[in-house]
Amino acid sequence: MLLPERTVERLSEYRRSLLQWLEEGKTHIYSHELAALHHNTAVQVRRDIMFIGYTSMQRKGYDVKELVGVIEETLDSKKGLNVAVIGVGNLGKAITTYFVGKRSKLNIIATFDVDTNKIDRVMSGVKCYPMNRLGEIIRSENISIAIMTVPVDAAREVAKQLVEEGIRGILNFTTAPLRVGPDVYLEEYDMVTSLEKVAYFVKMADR
Amino acid sequence: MLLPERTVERLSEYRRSLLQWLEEGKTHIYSHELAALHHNTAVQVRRDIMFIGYTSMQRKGYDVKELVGVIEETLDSKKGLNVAVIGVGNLGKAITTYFVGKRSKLNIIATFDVDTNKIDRVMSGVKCYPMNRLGEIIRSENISIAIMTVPVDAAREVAKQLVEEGIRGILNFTTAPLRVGPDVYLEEYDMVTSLEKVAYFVKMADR
DNA sequence: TAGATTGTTAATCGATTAACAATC
DNA sequence: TAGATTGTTAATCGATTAACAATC
Repeated sequence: MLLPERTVERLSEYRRSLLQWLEEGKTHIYSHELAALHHNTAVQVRRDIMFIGYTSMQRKGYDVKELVGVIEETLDSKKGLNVAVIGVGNLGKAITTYFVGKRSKLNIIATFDVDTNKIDRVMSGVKCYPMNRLGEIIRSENISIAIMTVPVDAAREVAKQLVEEGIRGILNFTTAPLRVGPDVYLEEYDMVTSLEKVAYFVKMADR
Repeated sequence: MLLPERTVERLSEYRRSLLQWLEEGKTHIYSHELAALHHNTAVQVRRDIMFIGYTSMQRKGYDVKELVGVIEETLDSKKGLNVAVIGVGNLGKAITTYFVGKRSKLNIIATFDVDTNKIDRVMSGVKCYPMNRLGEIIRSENISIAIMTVPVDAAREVAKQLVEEGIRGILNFTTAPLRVGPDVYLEEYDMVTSLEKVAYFVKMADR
């Protein structure tokens, strides 16, 4: 009943390409066309689409609007989900300004920081709250997802608080590996590791 | 001869934990201890270490200093690699300031932008160059890796230029899927997809 | 019809985990 | 020695790709 992780990722990517495709005035798309827009094969695309149970009526490719609709039903929550950014440093700012304005079912509606200079400031229309109001605001604003962009030393403690306050999903940009309970979904992204990985394969390509 | 991708990633993460471990004055570490610091099992750790051909002398766990040494030999290039950040928006700034100062074999030594206001500015000790000097600087500064933080519409064109100018690896933070030749290593990270993935699994956990 | 395309099962590939002999 | 730990092969799991019948 749960889609494979990689399929979820690709569906999110397909959606963007499909919306683009629509804007260009095209109504249908073949699996090999969608595949060509990504690092992907036509079979992979068809299999992903099979997973969400959409079938094209004709052999004229997929109806883009319908397909986008099914992807939305699959990925999005009816009412959308509210998101908070914890830690308003450079990265936190970048992410907040990046997401705000994107029409989406995911709304960044609060940021948090310990720095008293930042508190109560409004950035891209999003207000910054002090960390000690975390639980209160999570509940009053019905926030279910947190993006963590705090300094690495604070990461564990912040994650602990988030879990205690009932957050449901965490996207962790710090390099601290976190441990959360089974009812919190955790996704980690480690910039340093990504770059070191690129460096390794560049180095190895030299022989 | 080439390590599995996931092993490379974990080695990068292990290294950080191990350096931390050293700072705490501990000289040895058991596979299950290292595993506990990550989302990991002792078997996985031992297998990863097997790949890089390190074996502990005693059954007193791994000698941390030696292990770090072997990981460094494996991941790092002797002389280090030079890195450029393309696009000095919020995210580009965040990444640049984040990496500069970290003692590492990966040196960010230039940024590039089209905005004439940014050109020649020095940020965290790194100078910003205009895009039309890309090839020149890549060659003169011997830059082999590029981090792309440009607006999505510019992504394809910038990637094309980078490849033409001989860049060897690209870390792409834009949401545009890129296509590069077989001799350029490409790693993509898509923030939007990551967040949508978290949202999907949070939503699905609700039933 | 012939050719292009889809939907789906079976085979393959890559990575993780289980099992276990060897070592201290 | 008994118990803890390692190194490594074999089994399993998850995801991708190949194969192909069905459809227009």
